[in-house]
Amino acid sequence: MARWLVKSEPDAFSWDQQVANKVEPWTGVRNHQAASFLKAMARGDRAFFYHSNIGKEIVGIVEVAREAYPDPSDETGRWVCTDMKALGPVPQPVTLATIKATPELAEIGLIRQSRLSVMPISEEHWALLCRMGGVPAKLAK
DNA sequence: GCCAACGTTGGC
DNA sequence: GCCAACGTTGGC
Repeated sequence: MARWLVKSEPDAFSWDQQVANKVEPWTGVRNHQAASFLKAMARGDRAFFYHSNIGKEIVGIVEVAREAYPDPSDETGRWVCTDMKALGPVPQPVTLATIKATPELAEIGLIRQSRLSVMPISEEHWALLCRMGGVPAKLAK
């Protein structure tokens, strides 16, 4: 199972909304690199839900509920989206500042490519971030 | 509000 | 095909 991180500006779509809606299409990705990662997602893969701009922290965990399909918000029909299902919150949100201050996370995509909105997370980084966030074992697996 | 990073557009 | 101009993202 692959691990991912997806970004959303809470002004546009927040973790609270994700939780309220349970399953939500992850639309609006208009970057080829991010789109290729969306296409690589498999049903059941888990991802960190990161708040960009406001908060700048990992706040929740979602699961891929439906693999890539044409993004209904895209008139050209060229971009894809996935469906994401809320699994649960990260009890102690992990901030960007904390991630930057953690040497083991220096190579994480969040820091190396700050503008990328969908990115893979290694198994090691996933486990470490789950520990840092106090994520229950059941959700971290 | 500013700026760095980086993608896109359009002139040549 | 190169590159300047410009727009967007996202951190500070």
